[in-house]
Amino acid sequence: MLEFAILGLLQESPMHGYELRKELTAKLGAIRAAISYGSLYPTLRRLQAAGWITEAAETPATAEEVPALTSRRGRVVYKITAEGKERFAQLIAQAGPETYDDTGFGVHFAFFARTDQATRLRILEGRRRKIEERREGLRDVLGRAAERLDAYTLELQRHGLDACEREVRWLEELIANERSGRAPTVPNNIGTAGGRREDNSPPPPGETRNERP
Amino acid sequence: MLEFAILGLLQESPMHGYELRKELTAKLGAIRAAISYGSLYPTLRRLQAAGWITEAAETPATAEEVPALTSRRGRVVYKITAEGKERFAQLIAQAGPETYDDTGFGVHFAFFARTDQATRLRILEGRRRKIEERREGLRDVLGRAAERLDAYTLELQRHGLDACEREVRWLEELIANERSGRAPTVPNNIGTAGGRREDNSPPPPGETRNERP
DNA sequence: GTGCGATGTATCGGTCCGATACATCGCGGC
DNA sequence: GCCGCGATGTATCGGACCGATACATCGCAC
Repeated sequence: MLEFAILGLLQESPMHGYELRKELTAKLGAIRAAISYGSLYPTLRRLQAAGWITEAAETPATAEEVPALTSRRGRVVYKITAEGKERFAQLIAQAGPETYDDTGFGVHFAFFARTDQATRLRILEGRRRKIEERREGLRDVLGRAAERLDAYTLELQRHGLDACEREVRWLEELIANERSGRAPTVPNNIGTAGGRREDNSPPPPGETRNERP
Repeated sequence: MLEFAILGLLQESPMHGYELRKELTAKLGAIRAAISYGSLYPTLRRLQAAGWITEAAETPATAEEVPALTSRRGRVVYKITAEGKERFAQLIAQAGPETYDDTGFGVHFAFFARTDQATRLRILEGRRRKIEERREGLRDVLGRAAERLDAYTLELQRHGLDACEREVRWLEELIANERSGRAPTVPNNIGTAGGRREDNSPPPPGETRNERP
């Protein structure tokens, strides 16, 4: 997962570790908290050993004379190699079942802009399948095992079920959009930089949690 | 986390590994997929070494003569010890920041029936705080960095933001209910099927064995 | 009588996290 | 002038948990 994300990000521009983490955090903020250095640095080393990334000389700007009295400290900048790009493409093409869990799906989705449409569709449908299964599992528990569980546990399941139903609907929309060849929804004016904020996403109709079909 | 969940479950009744996994999966289905045996068995061993659980003799029913021509195979049943119960109570009392991430919160919430009200409130508020921070982060990205990100990444953030807002609202409700001394909402009739325990009334404060420092 | 799915215990390699350590830079306050 | 302090930056270590895999038994259907 981390490997995939790093290869994806480095295709946009070379970066050093700290920067990479920040970009990663920004890009995947909706999925996971923040990449730990404890996984980032070892992974970078691994990717370098595999020849998928290389160290790029720290650009000394153009006219920076100061020749390094103090050796110009750390700052290791990495850039992706041709093999690295191949590897990334290969990881996308493989995109199988392991891609459908929460983290795996999120990370792949974040790089959909670099993914061909057929694969996008395949991933979206695989994810939907998986969430539908989770949803059925939760319905079963809520239906059959309800009397065995305490009120808090039930409430947790109910909330989870709600999230599943919502995600399925979201995926349906995305799938429909893919099929019709349009870009991802974004029905609002994101990116126009002006002053949206807050008023997008009117509370969807109903708002009552728990309308079971 | 696993340690906590196991100690919690074994307080309901002794179980063997396989059973434990099934119960765990049912109880935490909304949070995580399924506990792997690769973590379950080692953890059981660890808990046993610490003296928090012990092997209980496989109950040979009452009149089961068949004395074991075939040695009556595996099936190791574990039960919690007094020290284990203490440990569980201690883990609840500690409930700090690490309790507020997705998994940690979910697992603790699943055992709220064994948690005193003050701690429940503390955990719910800590979680809300954390989600609010994540929400602000997402709003920032959607507001400030929007033009740097592609439409798919933005859509992902939007969906994540939506989920955050929804969870905050959910937590608000739960907090309000806690403060008013009522049980978790469940305002609906999910799965009632046979109508269990009408209106699952207010938990008299003494519902759980459980004291905090 | 044989295959097969559920039950059941167990290990191994690998990924990732959280805590920790340490060093430099720019800046504002005293 | 210099002192602290927060942001920048690299790095390691132990531990938690996963996914694949192995293997053995039971009951049942074909």
